[in-house]
Amino acid sequence: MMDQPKKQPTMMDVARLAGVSTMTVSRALKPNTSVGEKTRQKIQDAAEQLGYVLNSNAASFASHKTGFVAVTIPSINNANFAETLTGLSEGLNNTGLQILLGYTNYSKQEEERLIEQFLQRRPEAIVVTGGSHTDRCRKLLENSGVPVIEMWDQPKSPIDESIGFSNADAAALMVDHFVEQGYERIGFIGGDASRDTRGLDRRRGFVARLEALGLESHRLVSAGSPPVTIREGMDSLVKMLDTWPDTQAVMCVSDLSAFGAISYCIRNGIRVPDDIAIAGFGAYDISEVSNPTITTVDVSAQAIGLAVAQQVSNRLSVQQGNPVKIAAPTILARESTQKSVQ
Amino acid sequence: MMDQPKKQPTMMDVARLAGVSTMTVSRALKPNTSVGEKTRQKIQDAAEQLGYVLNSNAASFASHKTGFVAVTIPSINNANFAETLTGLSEGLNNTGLQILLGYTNYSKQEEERLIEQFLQRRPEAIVVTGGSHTDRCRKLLENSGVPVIEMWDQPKSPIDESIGFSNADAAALMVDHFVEQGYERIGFIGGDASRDTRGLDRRRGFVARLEALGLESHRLVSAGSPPVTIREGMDSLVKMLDTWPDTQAVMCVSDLSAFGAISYCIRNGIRVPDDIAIAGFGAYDISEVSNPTITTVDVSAQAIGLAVAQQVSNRLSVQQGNPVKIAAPTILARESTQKSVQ
DNA sequence: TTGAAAGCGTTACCAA
DNA sequence: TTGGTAACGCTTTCAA
Repeated sequence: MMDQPKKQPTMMDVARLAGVSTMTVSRALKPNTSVGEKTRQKIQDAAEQLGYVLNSNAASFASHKTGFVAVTIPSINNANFAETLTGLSEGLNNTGLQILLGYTNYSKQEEERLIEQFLQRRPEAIVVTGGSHTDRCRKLLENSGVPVIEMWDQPKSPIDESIGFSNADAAALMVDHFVEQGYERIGFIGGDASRDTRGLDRRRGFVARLEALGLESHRLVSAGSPPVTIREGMDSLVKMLDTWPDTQAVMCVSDLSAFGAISYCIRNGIRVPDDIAIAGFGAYDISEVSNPTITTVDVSAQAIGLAVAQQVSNRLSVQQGNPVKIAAPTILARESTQKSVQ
Repeated sequence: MMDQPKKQPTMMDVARLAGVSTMTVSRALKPNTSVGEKTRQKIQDAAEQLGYVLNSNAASFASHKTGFVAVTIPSINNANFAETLTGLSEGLNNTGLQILLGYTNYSKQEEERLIEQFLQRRPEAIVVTGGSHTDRCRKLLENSGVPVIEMWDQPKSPIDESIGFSNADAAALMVDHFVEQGYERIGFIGGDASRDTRGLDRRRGFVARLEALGLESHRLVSAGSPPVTIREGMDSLVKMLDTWPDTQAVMCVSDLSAFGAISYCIRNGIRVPDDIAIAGFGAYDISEVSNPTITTVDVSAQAIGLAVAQQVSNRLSVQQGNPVKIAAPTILARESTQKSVQ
């Protein structure tokens, strides 16, 4: 399988066999081009016979159109980002655009490295996660000469365009939900590590909202660097209860850590939400099926991907499209925070 | 940001500014090339000054080396495949190889379409999931002229090379585990849909092992097309208990459906494993943290990705490497099937 | 509707 | 260590 004896056929071979010029072959292999019906058939037969496969590398080179969309996300192994990628991928289907995927492992340095690498491939658009980059990376993106979309965030001064939501505002929603449910001594787990920019934003928004409402805002527990795991959720809850045993409600930086926190409670006879209410973020599958089900913030991860795809298509005029909108984050109120419905 | 006034500089611009030929520039920008120290510095300065970015598209074209590795997986939104992809991606880091990712949505037709598309990009290696393809797809892969690796399976006649495990054998392990625990009336959920080739293999191996041991092997419940969800796990268990109420143990085609089945039990007062034992497949995170924890089959998803990356590197001589091995699947015996440890 | 010629930006190859 | 020249396989552009 490894080596093939003779080289692969080129357009010239097809042209020769079909008795036409390479230009005609080039046209015949693309839709919406003016080529005689007979000629086209002749060419397709010749191509088939030779087992010809278009070299889109050469095509890109000649046309200055690579059909690449560079995309960086923090991690593939995270349901939220996987959903966004799924949406992006589906949305780009049938546009002829190909994603160049890189994952940053939540590191801005790594993002910079990836962008630098991707730029060499001459992508026609660049999609990055978040609005926080190294200076050099920002400069590279600004000078790229192609559309740049920052997703999963709403930066104050976007590089070019952003499709996402304010993590701070989204977390503030949960404060309101807690208050509505009658909780007052409220804590937050995670969002401490400098690498976790979105987590940081969430905690910041959470604290700001607590302060705005005149509530205590010091019940903050570190959960370490992203990705924050289920185990870290457990450990953090222990710390929370050790330090502030009278805490009534806790928001975790993600559903995974919330699930961990709840698991700890269940296994140790602490009732959720009767003894303590626990909420998450991200509307992961697990929030819907854990016992109790977990109150969370739905950020429509897949819709973000679809919207980005749509907007990329618009910008590249690959296809027409309506102005792109995504739904604002919403609270999914479930068992883990609502005594009444329990 | 969208349009840049002047064209991007080329190697010729750099060469001119540095007072050398393009060939020297080409060499100076790559490691391990014989270029004078002063010359190299001069060139790097010139490149920096012009903001030159290598056009690796043109480079690919000229050198016939694209640096692409085409990869198809059924779904990104599946922890197992995401892990494999993570391993693959990490393993390919620093090789200069770039993954072209496509997901088939568990469809062989879609796989064929993707492969056809990828072939145009002239990848240097192709990685596909599973050993079952359309005839045309198989032919395309055979004629690709590059290394082809089928992962997550052990096909009888691989196209080129395979890195994975036998899904049938892996499932058979669970029969043995059940029997060791004293269960005799054993069922299987999922693996029914023709699209789910790996699920099918698992069920087949499961049934074969039951028969080999002289046990009943008719307790099979459909769970629908992949991806099999938590909800489908719940529904399938209901069917299982309706049809064969005396079932003692059930293996689900994946941990997700196992979790669903267990959730149904917990919420309906059926004790796991005291009333019924339930096992999954895949060693998803959830199997470790659900309550009870779920007995599952660990297939080292990430290790598969790493091994594939290693083997791709070997085949392309990007770097030296030891012969590639992955661990055989193993049973992770946990609470959901073991009365004794409960 | 078709064709001819001129690139596209880099690397391979050989020579100096 | 460096440079000159010829590809690489398409598409663009203009002309027929």
